[in-house]
Amino acid sequence: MHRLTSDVDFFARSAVQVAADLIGADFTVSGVGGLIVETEAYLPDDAASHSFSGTTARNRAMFGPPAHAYIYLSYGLHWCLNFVCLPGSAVLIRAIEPKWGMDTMRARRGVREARLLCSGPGRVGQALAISRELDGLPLGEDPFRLTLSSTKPPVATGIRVGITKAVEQPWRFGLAGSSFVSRKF
DNA sequence: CTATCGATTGTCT
DNA sequence: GACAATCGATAGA
Repeated sequence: MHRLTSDVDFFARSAVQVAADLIGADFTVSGVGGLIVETEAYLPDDAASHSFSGTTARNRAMFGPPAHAYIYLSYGLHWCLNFVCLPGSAVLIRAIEPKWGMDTMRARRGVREARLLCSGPGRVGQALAISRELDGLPLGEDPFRLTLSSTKPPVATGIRVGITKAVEQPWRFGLAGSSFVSRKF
């Protein structure tokens, strides 16, 4: 198995495969973060994907090189983080089990309970201070740090959350039994 | 516990 | 001008 997930080889694959393999990885932004426990895959020919209708100013990073960040503003107020895979595909980071910099997360989020810090893509964005400035940056360099799990964790699968098109695709993945996911599987 | 609704603004038609 | 890969508050069972 790979050691560093920032390797282009790891991300230059199907976003579905990458999304499953990211479960259990340790991810931080400027030292704040934890274990990735929930992801979703978005593909080029996927009606629910931002890349479905080709390149635009917003989704530019999705068509750039693999192993870079794609960041967008959701509903006018939530910054969401993706990892770019093959061109036009990406993995949305939906939930993290907080591990590093939890007091910083609490201050940013305005809540104390650990399970409310990063259980949802908007919450992850706020807890890790994700913003437009990080859009398109390489995952292998500061402020990002990503380390894959050395063991293979039990992965749960389900349909994606919060979309209105291609709703039946089973491209949501989670750490089985985790209480830090955004919703039960 | 579930259901509903308002917030808020970038993006695309 | 419509809509969105969400969240938090609130009301009710």
